[in-house]
Formats: sequence, structure tokens, C-alpha cells
Amino acid sequence: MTKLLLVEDDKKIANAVKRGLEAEGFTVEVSHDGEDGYWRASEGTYDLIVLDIMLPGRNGFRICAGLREAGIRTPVLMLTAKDGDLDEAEALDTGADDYLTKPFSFPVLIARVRALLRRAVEPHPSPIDVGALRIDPGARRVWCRGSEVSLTSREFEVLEFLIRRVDLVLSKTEIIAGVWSDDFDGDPNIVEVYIRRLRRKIDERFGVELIATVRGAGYRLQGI
Amino acid sequence: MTKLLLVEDDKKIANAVKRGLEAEGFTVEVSHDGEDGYWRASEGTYDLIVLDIMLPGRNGFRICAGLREAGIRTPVLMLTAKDGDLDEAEALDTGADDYLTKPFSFPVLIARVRALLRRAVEPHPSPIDVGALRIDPGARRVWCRGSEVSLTSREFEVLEFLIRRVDLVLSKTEIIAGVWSDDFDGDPNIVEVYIRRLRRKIDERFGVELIATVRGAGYRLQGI
DNA sequence: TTCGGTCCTGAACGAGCCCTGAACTGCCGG
DNA sequence: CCGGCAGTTCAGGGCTCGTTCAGGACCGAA
Repeated sequence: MTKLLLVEDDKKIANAVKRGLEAEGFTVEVSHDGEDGYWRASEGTYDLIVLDIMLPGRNGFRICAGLREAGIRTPVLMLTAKDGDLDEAEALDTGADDYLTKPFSFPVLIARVRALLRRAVEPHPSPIDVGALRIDPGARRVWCRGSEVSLTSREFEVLEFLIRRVDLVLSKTEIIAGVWSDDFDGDPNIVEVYIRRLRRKIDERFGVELIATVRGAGYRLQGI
Repeated sequence: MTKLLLVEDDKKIANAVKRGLEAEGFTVEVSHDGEDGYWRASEGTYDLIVLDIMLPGRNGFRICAGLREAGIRTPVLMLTAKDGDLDEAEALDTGADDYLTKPFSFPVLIARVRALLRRAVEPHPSPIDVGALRIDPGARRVWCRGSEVSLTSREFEVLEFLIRRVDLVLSKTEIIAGVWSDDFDGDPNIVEVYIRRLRRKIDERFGVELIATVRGAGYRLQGI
């Protein structure tokens, strides 16, 4: 059950939007003024907040900023006035996740709502530490002994694959299946090439021995 | 069948979450205090652990850290308090794989659970100990009296074959069939050569008598 | 003791695995 | 259109490791 909060003072618009969202299967609560909206939103029990800017009591920017200040990260979709370029920038600045310019069409609203919900559901993968190495799968960043290492996309994927299987020996075939597609039919040498690049960027630069070759079997990322 | 462990002391929440997860097709066991949760989790038989932080007995951080310490790598999804930035950082530090801020919505929980399961890694095959010897089939590593022995691929395979059949006498033919392909038609002497090499690297170096010759029958790896 | 067979052992060879630098290709941004 | 970057392919070469071989040691039986 996905619960939305709609903060909108114009009761006509509010009702229309509410009914439309409900028709899509969402549960919708409506708040007609800024103070009440802020108070409800700050409970953090909603999956998404649709927030008008012009509100009595407390405007949308202040609500949004206040929520972020308080550590509430519920996705916020802000409804800005049609001519306000400034509004849009400010909306994003205050921590809104997306904005929609009035007047908007219904399908667009639905699409944005769904997109935000989908995004919110994306996992926060946690950084993984292995020895001197730390990788952040979400940010696709890697550090060794505290300083960042810049890797290309493929390099990162190979490293991540190895790191998630620390100490296991992984054959070139397994690595290819895991990082490339299962039906990649190129030269397995590609793995050697990437191992080489990782070693150059990490092992050599930091004087560690991270990736060991197990001749005839594959490669192993060492856990110490 | 995917089995989850939910460690949550608030029975109302626990029940709701349990039912929801079960509705998604998971098998859920619930533990209401930290001590019990830790013991269950440390069996390593779950596919994922959903762990509350505030628990009687032993808090979530300590449970998670303890599990990692013990080598249990079951994915952990931690439930943190709504305002705790520190909690989140600490959750990830103690080895949690993801966290979710209370209160959370159900679809989000499900999505996170699925995401963690998706990238979960098949468990490490456990090391085998025989007397002074320990081999780790996944890492393809071998230790004797605690210090590592470096073996080539074939040497390792022969040793693994013997170790998995401790105390059994194995003929050269059987060893060849097990380690080489069934239709290997070279000189059976090859087995003698590998036994020799293993003895040199293990028996001689560590002063043990690991592999015994049974004249006319084959070889036996001793279990003591 | 002698003899046949089995096992031990060191050495040598060469196939193939892996390493490596470089070239090639396609893509993207300027 | 050009330059740079990322992904992939290619080819040469080093060297490890698997295998073979031959001679000697050892064992059991006659």
C-alpha cells in the first residue's frame, strides 16, 4: 500500500488530483495548508509528498527545506507556477526530488509520481570494505588506503564482482558470465586485460597485492 | 524457498512485517530479542536477516558486527531510527548491507529485500580440516599447521580428492578418473609424480606422514 | 638370494596459460 | 570534424606447470 500526501490549498484541484491518484491505486491524504502539511509530512510515514508552492501558513519551499533539515527524505514532487523558472531551480535547491509546472496533465503527474517512487525504492547499496580497499557500489567509487581510485565502468564492475566474492577463486568464465553477459563469446583474454588494468591502478600504485592469479583456475581477490 | 530472519522486539511491527513478507512468498522466522536473534543468525542458514537496532539483550549493531566477525556473510538489512544519521553510518560500518529508516513503507522494504537477495553471493564452501591440514576448496588454498602451502592446480586437485576420501585407499586408476578425465590414457605414473610432489611440499616440510602408500592397492590419506 | 613388479625420484621438455603493450573501433563531447 | 576515452582484439614472449621418461630403490615371493 503506497501512501501519498498531497499538500494543496485549492480544494478543487486537490480533490481532482486526489481522485486521480486514488484511481491509480494510491492512498492519498490531503492537507490544505502549509502548517498542517508540514506537521504530517514530518512524521515520515508517507511514500511520497506532492507539494504545492503557494500555500497559506508555510510555503512549499520552507516545508521541503524543513523536512530535509529534519532528516526526512521522503521524495517530494513540487508543483511550481507556470512562469517560474526561478521556482524550479529553488525547488530542487530546497531538496525537492522533482517538480511539475502548473498546469500539468494528469498522465504526466502519474508518470512523475511513479518515477519518484521507483527511484526511492532503489537500494542504498552499502560500501564494502576489504582490506585497504573500499568500494561504494551506489556511487561507483573506489578508495584504497583512503585515497580515491578512478576506474572505468568495466573496471569497476570486475572489481565489484571480485570483491563480493572475496577469497573465492573465480575463473575467467565465471567473471565473464557475471560481468559481461552470459553469452559473451569474445576472447577470455579480456579478463586478463582488465585484471591487468586493475592491478596497475591499485596493486602497483599502492604497493598491495590484491588480486592473485591462480594458474589454471582463475583469479582471487585477497581478503587481508 | 527463501528463508528470512526478522529480529524485531516490537511484536506488533514484527507480526505485520512477517505477514507482509510471507505474502511475498518468503518464509519468515521471527526473533524478539537480540540474544536469541544472534544465535539463530549465527547458524548461517538464512538467506537474509532483517535486523532492528533497538533490541533487548543485544543491539542490532552488535549482532551484525558479531556475525561478520564470525564469518557469517548473510546479507543484513538494518532498520534504523528515523532521525539517526549516525545510525545509518554505523549500520554500514558494522557490516550491514543496507538500511531502512523507520518508519518505512512496505513496497520499499520488499524492494530492498529483493535487491539484497538478488546480489547475494552463493556461500563460500567451507574449509575442510583433516589433522594438521586445512584446505579451502573455494579459495584453493591449503594450510598445514597454520602456515600456507602453495600448490599448483593439479596438486591441489589431487590433494582435495584424497582429503574428501580420508582413510580410504584409492587406486591410481581411481585417482586418475577423479582428477583427470575418465578417458585419460597416459602413464599412471603421473599419480606417483603428484604424490611425490605433495609429500615434498607437505610431509617433508612439516614432518608429518600424511599420505601412505598401500603397495599394490594405491594411496591413503591419513585422518589423524 | 634372485627376480619381477611396483613405487620413488629427479630431470627435462614443451604446450599452453598468462602477461603485456599496442592497435583498433565506436562513442561522446567539444 | 576532431580528440580523447573506453572497450575490445591482437600478437609476441616469458615462464609455470603438466607430463613423460629413465634409472634406481624397495618389496614380496619363490
